Amino acid sequence: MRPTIKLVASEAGVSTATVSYVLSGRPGSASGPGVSAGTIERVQAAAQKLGYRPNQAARTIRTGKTNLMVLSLTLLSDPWSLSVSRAVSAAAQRKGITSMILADADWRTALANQNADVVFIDDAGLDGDAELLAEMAQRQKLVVFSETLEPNGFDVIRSVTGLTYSLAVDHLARTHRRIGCLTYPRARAGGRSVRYGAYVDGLERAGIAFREDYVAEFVPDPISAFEAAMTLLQRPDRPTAIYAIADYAAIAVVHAAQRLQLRVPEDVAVMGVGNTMEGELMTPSLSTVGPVDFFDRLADFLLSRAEGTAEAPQVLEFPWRLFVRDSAPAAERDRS
Amino acid sequence: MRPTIKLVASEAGVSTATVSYVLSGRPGSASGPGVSAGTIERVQAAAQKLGYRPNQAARTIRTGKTNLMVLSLTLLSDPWSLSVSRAVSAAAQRKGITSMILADADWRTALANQNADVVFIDDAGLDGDAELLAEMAQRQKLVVFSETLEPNGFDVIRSVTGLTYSLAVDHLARTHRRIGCLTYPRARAGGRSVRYGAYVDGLERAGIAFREDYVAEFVPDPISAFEAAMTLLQRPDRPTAIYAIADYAAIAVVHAAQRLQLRVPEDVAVMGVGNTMEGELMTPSLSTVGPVDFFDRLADFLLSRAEGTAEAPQVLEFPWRLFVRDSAPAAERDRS
DNA sequence: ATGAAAGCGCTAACAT
DNA sequence: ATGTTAGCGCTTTCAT
Repeated sequence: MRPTIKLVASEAGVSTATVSYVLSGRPGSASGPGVSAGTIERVQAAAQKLGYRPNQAARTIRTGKTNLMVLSLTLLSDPWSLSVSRAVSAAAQRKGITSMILADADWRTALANQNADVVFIDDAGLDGDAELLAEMAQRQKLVVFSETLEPNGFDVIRSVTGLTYSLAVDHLARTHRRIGCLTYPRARAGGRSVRYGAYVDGLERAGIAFREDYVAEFVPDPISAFEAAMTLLQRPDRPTAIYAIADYAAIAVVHAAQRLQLRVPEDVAVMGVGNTMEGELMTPSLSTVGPVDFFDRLADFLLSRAEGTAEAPQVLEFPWRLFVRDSAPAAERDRS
Repeated sequence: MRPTIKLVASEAGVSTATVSYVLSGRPGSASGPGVSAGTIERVQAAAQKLGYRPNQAARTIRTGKTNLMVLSLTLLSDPWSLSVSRAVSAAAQRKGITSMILADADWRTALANQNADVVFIDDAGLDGDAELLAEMAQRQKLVVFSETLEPNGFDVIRSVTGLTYSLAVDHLARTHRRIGCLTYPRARAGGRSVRYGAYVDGLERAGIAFREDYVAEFVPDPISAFEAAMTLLQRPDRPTAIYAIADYAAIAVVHAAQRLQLRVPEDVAVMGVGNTMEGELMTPSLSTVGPVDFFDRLADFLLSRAEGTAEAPQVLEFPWRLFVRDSAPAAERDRS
């Protein structure tokens, strides 16, 4: 049997209340002198001796706090997910909160039974999700990454809508006419995605005719992205530039180009979306569009929700900008 | 306020006990006829109407069951981790158990406060871990992946010791003399790792002199592995074959070779360790050594621990074998 | 077949 | 400064 607060109390010769105060670091009374130093020491010694560990479930039932933060990340192999996880778990640990990843495409089922102080969901696009999320938000703080949903008891995180994604395609269109696109299947419920839309709009703005055969689709998976890139690059009149709707897919494009002995950016320029660290570190470094400081700000926001009192749900928008790096450098005329 | 069992009971006009029986699917009495169909229906209707969700913390405090399985995975970007996660979370969901990933290098701190029915730890090599794990095992089932630890209240999973890793180096030594190695830093607490040891032993068996400059070290990270591979492959007398101590590192070697316009396996043969799906799917497909059916068997074992009664801790050994694929094909003389 | 009630470990309001 | 105690939501034993 695991030692309880009661056992610690009798070992230290004090009451359970005192033990609770000492072990949770709260003052014994609101305005008094608190627990005396000697008592604190005795309690800690007793707890140490018995190997006492607080029962988190019992705490939760009393306080309503779980000290748990859940990140529902659908595509774990995406560097974006890793960056989220890294930033959040580091920040959470500093506050004594544990963060765990739910890596299940079916978070709808899994989250029905688990409770956390705050849960972050990175992929809530499907029909009916809005309703489900609103219900979930009544039980726990909920932060959703979505380009389409509006706050409804839960917060929404998104990039600034408008021309931000288009920066990538605009950048390529300065020096290229044959621009391909790697995207998720376009026939999705909920209409055309913003990221794919940026491609179509960007071509139009640049006066470039849309070519169906320059669009390759992939399922959310690096290997699938790689294969799509191979298809695109093996065309006789292959594109001289490729826009991929996520950094990890753009990275796959670079790998595919290298496999085919194509030089990046000389033979094919590549742009991603997301501004992940992996893209920044690779060679050639990946040109991309993305938010500034996204991951750290996300982490801070999640923590403020985990700790904070009830606040009105909000939309947290991230300004994006263009990161010009080696995989798609600036045009000569831009540099001068 | 979230609806409780009490509210459901009064809504349905029954006692809380009855609601509990219905909602948890247990029979009302050990040998009686159980709850009547009509009552079941009324209770379910009431629960549905109120949007009742069981409070997991309250359940846990009574039953000691969390319905939670925690996977502590240190290197999330390793395909091995993804495979573990995929297999386990699918299997767990079938049993109504949630599995979550703890992606924190410091699991020692994080797990002190969280409780789960079973926790899997993929990286318990450091000094003092043995003691810590033994203590943790008193609170919850613990399954540890380790090549060196022995069961002590917790289960240990490992590959069959002996010549299994060596198969990789032996395979390369059939056709190569200049064999390089990509390994984690060798000067680790706890002595030489088995995987690196396989390299040294393999060379010796093949009568090949060890060359310090053919060993490149990397920290557990794909990018670091990539850089280490670049170093090795840019040597004037570069190795003609490389053994990497993990599949993801071997994959990085292949990428590095392609970057340097080297053909795999003609210019450099590559072998990994782990037999992950990513290695199997890539082009050229990765030759590797690894366990058969590892991930599914691991998932089953974890679940049996999560549900099962107390059983003596054991060592679960996995037989490994050689998977000869394209990145290091069989020698001509072997094929005949 | 159903209900009453004890109690899991802990916190927090209140009493001393 | 410390102790007493109610009660969080649920399961489970024991009555009826």
